[in-house]
Amino acid sequence: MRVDKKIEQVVREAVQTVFEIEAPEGSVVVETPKDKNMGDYATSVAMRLAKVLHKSPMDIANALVDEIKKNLPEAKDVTVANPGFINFKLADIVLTATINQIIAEGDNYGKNNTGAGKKILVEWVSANPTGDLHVGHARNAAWGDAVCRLYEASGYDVLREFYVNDAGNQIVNLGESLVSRYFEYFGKEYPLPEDGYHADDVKEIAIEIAKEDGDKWLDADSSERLQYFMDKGKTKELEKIDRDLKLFGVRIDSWMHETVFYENDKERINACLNRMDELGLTYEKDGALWFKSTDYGDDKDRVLRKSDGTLSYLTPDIANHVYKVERGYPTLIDLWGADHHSYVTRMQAALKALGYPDGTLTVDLTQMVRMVEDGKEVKMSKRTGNAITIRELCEDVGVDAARWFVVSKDIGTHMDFDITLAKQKDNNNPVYYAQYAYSRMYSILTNPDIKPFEETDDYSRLSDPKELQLLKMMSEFPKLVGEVAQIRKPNKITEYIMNFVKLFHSYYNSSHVNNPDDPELTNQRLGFIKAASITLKNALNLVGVSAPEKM
RNA sequence: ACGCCUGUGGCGCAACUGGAUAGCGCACUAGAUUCCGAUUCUAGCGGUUAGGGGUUCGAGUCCCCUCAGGCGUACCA
Repeated sequence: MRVDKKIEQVVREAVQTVFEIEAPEGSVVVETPKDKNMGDYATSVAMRLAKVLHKSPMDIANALVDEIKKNLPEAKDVTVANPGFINFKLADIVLTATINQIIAEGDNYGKNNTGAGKKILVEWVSANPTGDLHVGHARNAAWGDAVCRLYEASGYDVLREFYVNDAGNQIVNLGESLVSRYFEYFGKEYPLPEDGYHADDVKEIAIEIAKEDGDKWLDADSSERLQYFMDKGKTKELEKIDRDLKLFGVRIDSWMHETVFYENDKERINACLNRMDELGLTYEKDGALWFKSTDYGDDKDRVLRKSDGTLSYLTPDIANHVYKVERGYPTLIDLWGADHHSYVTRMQAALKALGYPDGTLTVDLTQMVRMVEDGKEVKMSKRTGNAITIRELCEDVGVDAARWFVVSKDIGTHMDFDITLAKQKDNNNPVYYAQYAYSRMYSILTNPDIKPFEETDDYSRLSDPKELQLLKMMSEFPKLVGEVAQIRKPNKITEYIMNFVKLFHSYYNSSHVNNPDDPELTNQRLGFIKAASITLKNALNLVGVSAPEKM
């Protein structure tokens, strides 16, 4: 059993025994103090019970401490501190015991059951299939993927979904743009639409079509031609998105096409509209159908069906979200660009209006990324003159650095991506610093001059304060993963890694693992290094960064 | 004009989601070390958490007002 859980249980029982009350929900909080001198763990339960028990926190803490001590052999020391904290200092053996546990669990170390099998659907990236993914998408993609990894490691049943907006005007524009470029290829003129796509990748697709099909579309029926170019363009753009996400290490399980909701005579959409109509949520005005979203917190009502009879973007997306729940996912997470933030309220209003409980849909917004090189903002790719793509970013700074950088800063804040730093191959670059720690561990474990690690149950020789501190961090890793999953903040993982490797590098320089005169200590330290390397590798994996054996 | 997000030492970020003396890296100053893989360690400097008020045992964190920056306010998607 995890030590923090054990402490929580013992404290809860002590409250029961000493005060003969059930500790209220949320009152027994076990945390790790900021100041290491306070102890390894602490609980603020005495302060939280002060009101209920009509006693001072110090009195409560003092009354509990003996009972806790009696039932907690894992603690070397249990003390009370102002204004009523109960602090726990763990016995070294508790820490060293985690070594074999980590080695036994291997790649699974860090997994926990916080999610308890709860089904959760994460929709992210969801870029329009009209062009290449750029750096803004990279932030969204890496963050969402890391969130999914955290959920998966914490026992949630996750579906990773990409919503493909393939039914709107932008696809018509894509088709028209392709037709225009196709004509251009054969030396003929066809107007590029005003909102058309000018980027080179669209041109390349047009050339591909020209090479595959020849000039047969020049004289074809225009609506048939447009449909063909729309389909072809969409497919090829999606193939590129898929390819780039794979390059970036991002896995998508489910590609949900907007057009699906238009199938079978808009069966799903109409079902939604009927439900909304029956609930009295809609009205007709100026020839359009409106959703009374103002009744649910929106600042204006929203159009569902435009006066020309076509649907607004919102309508199939409501059906999309309803369909997610109907597929058995009661909890939905969306990760959108900050430019969509006004859309959050209306989507939540729609779900609320349809009777889904609050909290069904959580939307996180990803703020903007500015690319900075040599202290100056880089707006455009030097090679293409267009927005910098994920692919270029990966080629330029590498997948690991790209992912690390975008995940290490909270998604809700504006970020500057320091290209210069990301490219550096020295300790100023946090990715390099972290990966280098893993390489060092690997190099120790495979050093031919050191006798390979032999399994043991005895780690009593490990007493270096840095070793014990590292062990404590290692033992807390599964708890951290579970907590971070719930708040969806993978930047906490990169932070953990940084603190961990900083301590490791320091340890490496102060304490030699290899002591030829002391094979017992050497072997115990090898076990420790092995467990440390497993923890570090698993932590890096959670944010999609590799753990290289050699650099 | 309104709405949402952000504001923490010179710079980049934390603060366990309301807990203890607001931490860490870079930079800067002084000293030590140079040994498994590119050094690392110790100490110091630096803060009225944008400003003001409130809530309570306790606020960087929650509420209100002001200021600054970003984004948004379509019968576009």
